[in-house]
Amino acid sequence: MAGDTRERILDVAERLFADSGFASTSLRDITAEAGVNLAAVNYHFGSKEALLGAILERRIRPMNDRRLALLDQVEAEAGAGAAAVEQIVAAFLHPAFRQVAAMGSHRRQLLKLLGQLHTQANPETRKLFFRQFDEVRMRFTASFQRALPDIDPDEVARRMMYIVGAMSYIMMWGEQSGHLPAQPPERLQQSLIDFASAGMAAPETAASGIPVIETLPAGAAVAAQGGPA
Amino acid sequence: MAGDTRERILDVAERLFADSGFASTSLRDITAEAGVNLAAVNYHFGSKEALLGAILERRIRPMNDRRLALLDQVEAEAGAGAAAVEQIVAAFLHPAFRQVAAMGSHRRQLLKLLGQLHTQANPETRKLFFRQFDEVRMRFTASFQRALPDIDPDEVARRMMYIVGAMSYIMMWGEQSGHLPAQPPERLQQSLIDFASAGMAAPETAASGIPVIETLPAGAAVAAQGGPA
DNA sequence: GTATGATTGAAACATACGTTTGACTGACAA
DNA sequence: TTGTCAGTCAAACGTATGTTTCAATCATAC
Repeated sequence: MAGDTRERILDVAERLFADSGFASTSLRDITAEAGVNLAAVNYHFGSKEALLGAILERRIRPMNDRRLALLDQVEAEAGAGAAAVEQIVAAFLHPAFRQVAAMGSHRRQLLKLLGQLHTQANPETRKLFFRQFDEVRMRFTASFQRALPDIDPDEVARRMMYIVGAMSYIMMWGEQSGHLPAQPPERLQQSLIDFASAGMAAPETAASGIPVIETLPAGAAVAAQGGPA
Repeated sequence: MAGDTRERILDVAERLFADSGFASTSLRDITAEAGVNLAAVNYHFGSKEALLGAILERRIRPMNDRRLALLDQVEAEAGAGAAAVEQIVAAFLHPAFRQVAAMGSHRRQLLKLLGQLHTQANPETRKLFFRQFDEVRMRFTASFQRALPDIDPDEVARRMMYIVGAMSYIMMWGEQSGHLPAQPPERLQQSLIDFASAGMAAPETAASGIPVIETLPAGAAVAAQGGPA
């Protein structure tokens, strides 16, 4: 089993990191479950942190490359005009759903790992992958901007983040929440495309357009709180 | 300094847990920065895990209580009819923005902590707080359902999750992303209300309504990937 | 068959961790 | 003054961690 050890470590570590967190998963957990020697991790990857980097690299780069390729395709089909918002959204979301679907029973792991990047990985590992995502973000933001020339560029960038957040959340916790029936990926994807497209194309409200409830009457607020503020 | 030690631990631990993760933050980090003795944590809270529980309790319960109170108010104002989608969304989002704003420079901490709940806290701590959020989720889902009787109930529940995801993501990473200008909280809140309301009220697309790009031509896909799939 | 380089194995290393202990302090009541 | 008790403190406990070491093993080329 030549390259076998390396891949077994990657597979097991991906699952354990996602389920229990990077810091909470020990190399002994990983190597025991993978049936390899403890020293194999440092031999093949150099360090625990580098192992995390290898896991992310293996999953994220193909997904982001696919996103860019799909966006190219959508824009090419649109020709001189702007692509439809739904198509741009779909180009962004589809590779993620495809990735998740391809991981079978390990579905949520990739995005759970991504979520942990922010708090667990050290700055170098973090920057490596955010720089990779930056290209995706910029290309898609520009494409949305062409489709929605009336919306403020910063607002478009913000809405892009909302979409990322909605996608991450549903992929991470949608299944195990218990109060939502399991959906075939295609259905969930269409649902998110509907939501994200409508949100992205929503008319901008001026700063004080819709009245936002600012505070409750003091009495009601205190009574409702039931604890120290 | 009687109750002072306890609160200093809570404040410092909240920040360090949020910044570095629960597992990666040691009690020695916390007590050193708080200027208290190492044993004080176990004396006042019992364990590290219980300290996390105390931190979450202090922040989340008031926020959720406020959400429910605001929803009561919105529904009361709507009388017999359904409340406006924007108002329900605002009732959900405002307490979170208020909480974040109230935390001053520590803004993102609360939600970073919440994100970690899923992977870091042990099952008991986790369940404790998800049960607390369940009441909020159910009440808001029901209210949205009344305002949008044509949308499938499961779809409403899903869209509720999208909103939670978008909110969490922008609050966690919106500021430090670097490519978005800092916004006053009111502006950001209005932006998210616009997005979330439009998404929640979006017309449902039948399973195969909008053509979703399924796969690239094989050659293009492989070429674009640049690595092992 | 034997030398070579890559890989695996068991054990040990130093360190960091959460928790516990037991002495000590200071305020307050009897 | 003495007793009490919540709170603080320095030190230690046992354990788990990531990493390193070095001998053993394996496949392969000569």
